[in-house]
Amino acid sequence: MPTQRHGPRSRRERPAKPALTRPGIIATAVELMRAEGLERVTMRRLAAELDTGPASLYVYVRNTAELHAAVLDGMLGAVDLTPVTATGDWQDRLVQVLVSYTKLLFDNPGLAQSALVARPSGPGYLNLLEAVLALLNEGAVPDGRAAWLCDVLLQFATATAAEQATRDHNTEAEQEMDALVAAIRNASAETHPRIATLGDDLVSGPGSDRLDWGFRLLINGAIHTPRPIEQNR
Amino acid sequence: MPTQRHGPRSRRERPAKPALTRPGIIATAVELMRAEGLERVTMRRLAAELDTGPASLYVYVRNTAELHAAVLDGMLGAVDLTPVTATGDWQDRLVQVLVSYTKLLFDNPGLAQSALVARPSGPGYLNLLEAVLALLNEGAVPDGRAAWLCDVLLQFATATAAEQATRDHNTEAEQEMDALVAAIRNASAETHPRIATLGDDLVSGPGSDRLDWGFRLLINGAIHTPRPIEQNR
DNA sequence: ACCTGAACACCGTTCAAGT
DNA sequence: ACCTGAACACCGTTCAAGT
Repeated sequence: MPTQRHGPRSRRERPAKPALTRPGIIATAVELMRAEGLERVTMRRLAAELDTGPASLYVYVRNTAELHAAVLDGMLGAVDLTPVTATGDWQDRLVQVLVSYTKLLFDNPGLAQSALVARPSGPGYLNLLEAVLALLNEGAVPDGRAAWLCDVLLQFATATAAEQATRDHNTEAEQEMDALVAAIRNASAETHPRIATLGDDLVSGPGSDRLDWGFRLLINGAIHTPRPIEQNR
Repeated sequence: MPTQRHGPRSRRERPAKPALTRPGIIATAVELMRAEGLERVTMRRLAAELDTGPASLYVYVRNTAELHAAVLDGMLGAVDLTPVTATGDWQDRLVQVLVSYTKLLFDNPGLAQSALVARPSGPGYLNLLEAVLALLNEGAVPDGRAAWLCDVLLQFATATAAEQATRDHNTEAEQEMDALVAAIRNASAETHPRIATLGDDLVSGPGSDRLDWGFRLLINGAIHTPRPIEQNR
């Protein structure tokens, strides 16, 4: 067996180029997103990080949307699920879990948006789903409603984060928000009496109050709203 | 008054190149979106349609997100607001308006997604907002809650459309849905007992039933959930 | 003030060809 | 089966220069 020749290192930064694997690719993508934000997690940028060409990634990843969904699932491990087994009011604990999920999305602008398009289906998402369902079960929410409600709860959290996320790190979106505020203030009392009456209240309030109220509204709503054909199973 | 000279047409397709104006640009963008979908409403594509270069558009439009918001606002005129002044249960009529809005977004994949990022603030949006607020007022929902609720209602409609829209015209998203369904079916009863129990119910049901239930849940929820510090005004 | 050409700095995805 | 180079067909946005 001939000894393998050890040439001088051609790459100083990445001395050993690891073989491509799906978990490895996604781990690198998560790193990249933490370092530079989701908007930099592109096929080309990621391929460069892995010392290869973009075409190579298509063996392991269907497309960019699927890649982003996998990245999100990888981050969902950071959601605090301890309230599930803690003591106290089940609604309060459910809100805690949901707030933790929402905060994660808040801190990672862009992730929330991609979550609305391509839902993750990995272990991170399943654990979060199970946690929400466990708390709804503890609260004796009928199974049929619980199944649909958990979807609405996570969707509300995701959509809220998607809206806020883009408004935070993005000057343009801020200006659009200002445009909406201005439009509401300028609304004529004759053509838009309700908007004129409510005024700033329409766009006011600290985000966390609105978020908390929203979660409690959803839970209360489900308790008071039977499904079209209620299956109690 | 000198007669205007009629030179030979230099451009057969677009005999008169109209001056650029913001309303004109947005009208062309709406046309383009109806013809080819929002994903084709790019600065470059739109500029080509207007016989100019992309740079010219930046005098009238801040960026692509703002353009898309303006397109959406232009389409909101098609939402059926007649239930506002009709007779019958106010909740049913509110749901009718919201379903009309949702359907509009359903038919125009991509528009919903952009609505979550850059909210419109034009006449179309204000009219829709006023309609929802008028019905909530008719239902005697306290002002403070109505102000926040209308946001949640429209957000729910928008997010639902954004999810479904991408799933419809997009084969990739379908496969991701399948991945989620498969993941839920394969969930172990030991690690994920609630998911295993509820099973297909988590992803089941005709979309319109879930949508209707969601709207009614939100309305009921608001009726039963005071704001953190309720201002009754 | 408005409009433009040209450039800068990127994208996703496919495919034939190699190993 | 996996990996690659190269290509195809696009993007958004800026800026100096013109009118």
